[in-house]
Amino acid sequence: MDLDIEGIEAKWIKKWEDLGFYSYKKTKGARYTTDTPPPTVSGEMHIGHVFAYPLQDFTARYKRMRGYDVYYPWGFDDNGLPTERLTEKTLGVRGSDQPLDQFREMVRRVSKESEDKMLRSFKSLGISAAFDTAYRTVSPEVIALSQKLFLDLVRKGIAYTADGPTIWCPACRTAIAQADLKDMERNSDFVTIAFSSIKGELLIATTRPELLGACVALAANPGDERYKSLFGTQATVPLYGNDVPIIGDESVDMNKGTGIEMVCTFGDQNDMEIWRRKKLNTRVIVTRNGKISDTGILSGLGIPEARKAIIEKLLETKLVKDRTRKKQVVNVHERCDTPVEILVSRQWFVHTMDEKGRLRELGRKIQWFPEYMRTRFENWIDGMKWDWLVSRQRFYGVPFPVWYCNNCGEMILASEKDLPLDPRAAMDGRKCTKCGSGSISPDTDVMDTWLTSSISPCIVSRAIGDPCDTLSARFQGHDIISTWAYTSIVRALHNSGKPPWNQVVLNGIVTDPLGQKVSKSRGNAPDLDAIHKKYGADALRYWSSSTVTGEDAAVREQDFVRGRRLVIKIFNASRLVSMMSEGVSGAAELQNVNLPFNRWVLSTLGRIVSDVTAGLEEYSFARARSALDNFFWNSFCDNYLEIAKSYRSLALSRDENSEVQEIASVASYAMIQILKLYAPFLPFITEESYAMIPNQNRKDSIHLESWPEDEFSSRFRQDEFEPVLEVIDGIRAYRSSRKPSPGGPIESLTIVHPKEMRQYLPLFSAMFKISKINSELGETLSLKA
RNA sequence: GGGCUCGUAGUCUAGUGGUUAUGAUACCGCCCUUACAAGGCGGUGGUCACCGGUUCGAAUCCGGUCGGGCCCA
Repeated sequence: MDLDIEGIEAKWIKKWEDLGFYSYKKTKGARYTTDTPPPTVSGEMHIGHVFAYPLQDFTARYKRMRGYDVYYPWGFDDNGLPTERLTEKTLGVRGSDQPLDQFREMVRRVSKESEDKMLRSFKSLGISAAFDTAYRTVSPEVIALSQKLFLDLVRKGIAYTADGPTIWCPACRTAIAQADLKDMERNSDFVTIAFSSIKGELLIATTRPELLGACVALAANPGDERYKSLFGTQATVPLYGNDVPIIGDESVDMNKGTGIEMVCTFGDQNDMEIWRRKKLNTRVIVTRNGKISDTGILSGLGIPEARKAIIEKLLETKLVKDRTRKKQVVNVHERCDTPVEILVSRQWFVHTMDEKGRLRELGRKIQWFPEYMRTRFENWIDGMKWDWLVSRQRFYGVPFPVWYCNNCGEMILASEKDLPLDPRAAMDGRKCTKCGSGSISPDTDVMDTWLTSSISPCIVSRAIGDPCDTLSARFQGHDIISTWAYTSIVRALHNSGKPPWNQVVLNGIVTDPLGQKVSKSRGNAPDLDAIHKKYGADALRYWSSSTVTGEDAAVREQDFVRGRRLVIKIFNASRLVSMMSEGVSGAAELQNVNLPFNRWVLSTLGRIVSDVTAGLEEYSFARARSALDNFFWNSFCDNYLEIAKSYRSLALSRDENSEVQEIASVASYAMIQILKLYAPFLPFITEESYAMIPNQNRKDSIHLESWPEDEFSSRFRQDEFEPVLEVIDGIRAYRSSRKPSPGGPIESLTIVHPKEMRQYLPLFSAMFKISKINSELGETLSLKA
């Protein structure tokens, strides 16, 4: 029979909606609360979502069955740069060319459409979040909360503005944070340029000749004998003709290039640090949109063009002494791959550099799964070089609710009752709180999206009227430890001093079979709709549950194949069990269980219940599920059901009604327990099968059932039946080895075994169609014709 | 260069000191046995990356080498 997986999924998604599964009902039970990564509104669900979100759903479904009052929230991140980009792409417009109000309206429309589509996709995966309390990071409530908590930081002196060098993306035309950077390897021209000094030519090697006009010093290592005598003197910058000091600084590597380098404002982080230490002049020639603005030599050129142009000019004047290609790692903006610059601007920061110790401490109060991910968190803290830069020079995002007095310079904070607000739109009648001047200017920046994401524990608590307190767990990818986990911990530190959650569960990223990160731009992203259609949502979830916690997951078709096979197997086993239970009262009380194979299966099942439970408790989904797979497939289907089926025919033919009844009870009880254990992983097929098996205590949904307990592993011994299984395996092997025709009935067989097997001879005979069967006692198992 | 992590049949994977190393997939043989051929049974396939050490005993612990991945310089 063909299984209509699509039909089954549609039916139960509807039913779950009717039963109110997607809304949160606060009960008095023990709480299990999480925040949920609000998917970035990017258009569509992708394979990374299919991998990561089920992990949290397994836990939510499991904890509900354990009786916890689970709040599994939902949200969409439709705030900030990624949404702007989606809108620009979808509508073919540029945000900078549109009137602000109109552009915001476009973004709202595009993101709403995209969210509706994504929501359907997540439901189709069987995600059981409280969609009815879903928040959007651009909603007035979230913006108000974000602004309120930001103003708290300002009042506490934790958020501050400063004028100074910051990391800048020339393509996005905004300042960005250290966490927004990634490394990229590229080949660069390593050019050696001749400067002139009192001792003649000074050779400087650089990968950034276009910054010649920003040169404010030459620096060599203080211990470098070649240059020691020049310290304190001046050198002349070629082409530009200005003089810069020659200084000593420990950070300069004597072995790199010629051992003496030019310090620019700002070639890189190291330049900036020397600049700061030695209090050098500031000469910034890169503009905010990535063009050069110097004394005229390169003015108006973009950075790559400027680099070419200056090399040509230097070649013309014979000032290039050497030129080689060199592999170089540069910092780029992770969203657009543009190499970043360091520019001077006024920005908002949150203090983090002076909180490293307390952040590390807070991280230690959280249980990390897997444990070693905590080390990544600590490495990030140790490597932190900047306070957290939280302002962005973009259009769409949460505004800073502050104004500045043009007269006295005072910063004016919005009052809480007016939130949310855009300071540009709330100017009317506003006066400086210090000098009373009516001449004030709004802050025009928007917040870094992480500034809002970092308070997600508070956002979700607010949705159900809770105070912002420590949640049970956070589920997220290990690739955003240095952003989401880190910034959330920073906020929790400043809010309450308590950890945002007790546990953090990390998942890996999705790769193709070759280990390459899956992404649209690489073209290796699989067609989700096609996979879903072919294998079904349960099979997708099965794949998700197959990976070790924290490890990356490769997309391999064979994992979906296995998932789908399991789904079909579960359905068929349930069908058989329901047929065996027909006409009898089904899962009754299991007070008296006499048949040895029934006692064995119950006892083994009991042990598996403990294994699966232990696995789920430590978020080892793969471990939990594969213990269950082994039991279900090998013990339950291949042995128990085969035995029960054959024995049942014998019992029926002998009119042994109590035995038939016992088999029906045990088989349906065990099958239901198995379905419950699978329910968090495979919500659709377990629901479908559950509805099929006779059960006097059936609930509206298997997902409303309580989690199985081990009731039998100590009541019955599982080893009392194992010798019989050994014989069954033996007969199968024997039959298989018979020549020329392994199949078909066996004429006669004598079983030699240390244990008495006489009582099982009719069973063996029925299972394997053996005409004449005998048994003898002997040292080890052997079979003879 | 530093930190973390991984290296087990063609591929993926279990296994943190104790018989003959787990399972999946692929492959081969047989079987359409009244739940399931999207199934069942049987089989081939591994110097557990390499070298050394600790131990009665090492895939497992320690040190080193080589190779991948991630993060940070």
